[in-house]
Amino acid sequence: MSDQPKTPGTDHDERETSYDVTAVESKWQRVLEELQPFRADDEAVLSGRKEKRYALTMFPYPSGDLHMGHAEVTALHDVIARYWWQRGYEVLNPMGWDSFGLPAENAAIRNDAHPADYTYGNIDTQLESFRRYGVSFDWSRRFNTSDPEYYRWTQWLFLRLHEKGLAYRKNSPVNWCPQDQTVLANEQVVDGACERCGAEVTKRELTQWYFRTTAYAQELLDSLDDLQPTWSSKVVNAQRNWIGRSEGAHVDFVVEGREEPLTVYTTRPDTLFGATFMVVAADAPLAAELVTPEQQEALDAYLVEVRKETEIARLATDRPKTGVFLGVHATNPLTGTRIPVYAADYVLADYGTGAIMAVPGQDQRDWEFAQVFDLPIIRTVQPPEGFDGEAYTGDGPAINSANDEIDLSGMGVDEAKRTAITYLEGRGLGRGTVNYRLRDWLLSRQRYWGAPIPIVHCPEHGEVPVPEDQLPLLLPDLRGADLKPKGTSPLGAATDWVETTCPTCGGPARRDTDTMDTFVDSSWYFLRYVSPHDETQAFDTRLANAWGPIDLYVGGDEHAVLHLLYARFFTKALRDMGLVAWDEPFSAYLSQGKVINGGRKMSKSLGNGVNLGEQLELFGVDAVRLTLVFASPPEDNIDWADVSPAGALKFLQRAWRLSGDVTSAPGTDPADGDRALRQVTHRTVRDAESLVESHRFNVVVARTMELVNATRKAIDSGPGAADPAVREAVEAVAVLLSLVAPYVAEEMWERLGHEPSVARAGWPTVEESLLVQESVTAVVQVRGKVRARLEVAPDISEADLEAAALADEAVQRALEGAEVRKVVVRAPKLVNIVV
RNA sequence: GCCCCGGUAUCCCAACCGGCAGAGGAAGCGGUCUCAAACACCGUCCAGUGUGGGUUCGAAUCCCACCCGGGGCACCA
Repeated sequence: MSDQPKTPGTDHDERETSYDVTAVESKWQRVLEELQPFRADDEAVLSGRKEKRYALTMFPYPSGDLHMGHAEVTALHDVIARYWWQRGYEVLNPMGWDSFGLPAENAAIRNDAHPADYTYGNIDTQLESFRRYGVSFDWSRRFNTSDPEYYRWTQWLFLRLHEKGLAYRKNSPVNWCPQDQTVLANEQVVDGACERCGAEVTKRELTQWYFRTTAYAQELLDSLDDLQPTWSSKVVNAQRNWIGRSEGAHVDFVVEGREEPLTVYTTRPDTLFGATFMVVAADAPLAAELVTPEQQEALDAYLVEVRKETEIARLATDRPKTGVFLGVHATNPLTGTRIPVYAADYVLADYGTGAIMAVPGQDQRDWEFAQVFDLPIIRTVQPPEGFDGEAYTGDGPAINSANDEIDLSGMGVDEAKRTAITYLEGRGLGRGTVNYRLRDWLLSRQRYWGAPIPIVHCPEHGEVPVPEDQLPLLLPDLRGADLKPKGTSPLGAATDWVETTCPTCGGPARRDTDTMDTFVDSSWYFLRYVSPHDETQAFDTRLANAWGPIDLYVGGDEHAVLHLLYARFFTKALRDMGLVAWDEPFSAYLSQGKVINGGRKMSKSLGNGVNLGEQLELFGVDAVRLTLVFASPPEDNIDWADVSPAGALKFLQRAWRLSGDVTSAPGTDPADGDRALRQVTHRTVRDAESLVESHRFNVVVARTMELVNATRKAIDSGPGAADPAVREAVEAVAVLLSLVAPYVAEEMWERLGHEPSVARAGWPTVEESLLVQESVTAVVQVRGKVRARLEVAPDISEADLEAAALADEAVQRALEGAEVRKVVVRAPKLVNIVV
């Protein structure tokens, strides 16, 4: 390592010039564990004695030790939590572990062990690292989602959702990860690949458990408007796109030889006159229902082809269109034309109705299909002059769109849509409707290390909930090879566990062998923190309402549509059951950037990883935390190659040195201190308030550095170390640093003659009188160029300022021979003379 | 293709409602200290704000178009 070592060199000076980072860290870690300054007091909040703040950062999955990413998110998050304590709030700042999940299971298979061994071993390691890292967590509230005391309540909540019809089973084509041998939720498929392991996802037809997230689609979308100002725009945008609301219509088509109509969803009811054929999703039950015996064989052959496709191949839009005629015809309700019905894989089974009306004139996909199958194309929107594309999807006047009853000719797309819907509704042929891209959340998994689904399948009574007094439904004790993925749940092999009796009739029955997606665990953990040891309920509603919602949630945007959406869904569902009073779990959300190195994501293969433990050894906790907070705005990525932990440590040493220079006694009244320094101190403290609240933590650090520089100057070449203003300034520095660099801040506080802990010392009181300036610099511009600077009173009138500006010698010179056309005065800062 | 966010000195970043482009840091350079170095301290160099247009007395900031980077959605009818 070529970096500067943190231990000081030989000291020739008698005065200490640097502190021993390691000694300070271990000393204060010990003292603070004794003091417990960050215990959240329920009573203070319930009684209304203190105002609450709930600060939360995403709890980690216990894989190995903490890394730079954890270090960043907790450092940022801790600035806010510690600030709230200093401002006098009662702060709930809990931490725990999201400890169910596949890595532990895979490790168990490799090592012929139990997933719990890996999981709980890593939790111990991470806990130790967190403690050293000095985050203001209230450790008395910690829990792990894999603890039976926790997953008991995950199961209980599942049963509540089941009771309300929000958890249900259905047979449907689902995403299948061949690597992990389990199904995946839509949210866990990224570009056709498994979000966890990267394997190409395929489709399987399976009966699986779902949460009815779509029941809340509109509310999940609407509430985003309220969250917009306090959530990172990236995440709001991502969720909007994910929910994917679209407005359109359901249109019923009569199919020859069939009772029920074939209903399609379309966003372009205005183009119905141009519908020249129909397509149903090949893998939807609808295709099998419609197909004629003559075409059955063709459909089956096509399906074999389709099922072979991976999602990645299917998603390629430049692939030629394929499909098969189903042998049936429908009637276009507006034109009366007989149109053929096809099955194809470009129509999705689980979006809309799984069937479309194809309008090749106005839809590029339909155009391509029509070309392949030689089907008629009718334009119903006039493309603009010079349009040389194929399908025209833009706005324009309707053409070819009239029958005896309705005439859309000449209308723009919007008007034509409205008119068409009104007509269809009037004739009972269709109705306006809203559709969402959001699907229900597939929550069952064919793996071991998760919460078992508390359902018994009885031949007599179907799905029977496990009675509440039998919760938790513990996992059977499986390990090593028992856990090898084989496409069905490992729980199925635990015969003693699976074979049970029906809670309703007592007859023989089988347990559900799937476990829940680990995102279920994390969809309500923030509620458990309010009463983590409650053995009688999932969480105490009174406490949840007192502490919640979370005032600031900090995390990575890799969870923008997964965890954050699921947690929002849970909250709304629990609200409707009367279990919480809030509509949204996270009032504000800050998404922190990533720590990268040399312009690239850290990775083993690139060999550019930065090891957190090593950095802490080299520079200490405070300097690493300061580096991460100071490097950039929280939402930006931090390139470790661009930052200087050595520089951060240098600054901390400078700050610390100030605390040894102060010679005035603790409690000295600063009133008679040097006014200039006092002004800097008070202005810095005041500005820091709004900067912290708007999450501009990097600027807070910069302003603290400024204050340190000003104080240094005051000591060395100003009023001197004995001036009370110096003590006031250094104490402010200690408090400001307590948000970012807790250990050195404590050390400074002690050297200043105070009792620990500086973390609970309280925010300095700002004297308003010190914020007003005696004089300000007014700039005089002539034609936009600065020609003079005037020292004026802050409350100078516009007329006086203008007069003073015009009287100025340099201004006079600049105006020589020119005619003043206009004078813009913005007292007290600026005069602009236009010539 | 549609939708969000960003582009300021060599680098990371500040700049409130449109009002002096620079707060802070890193790197560089020069110096003080030192036998020398490291540390520390002092000083100093460095951009007209991605490009083009517009609005305005005045634009990094507002508007339009484009370029580049990051992210979301995407055969979603």
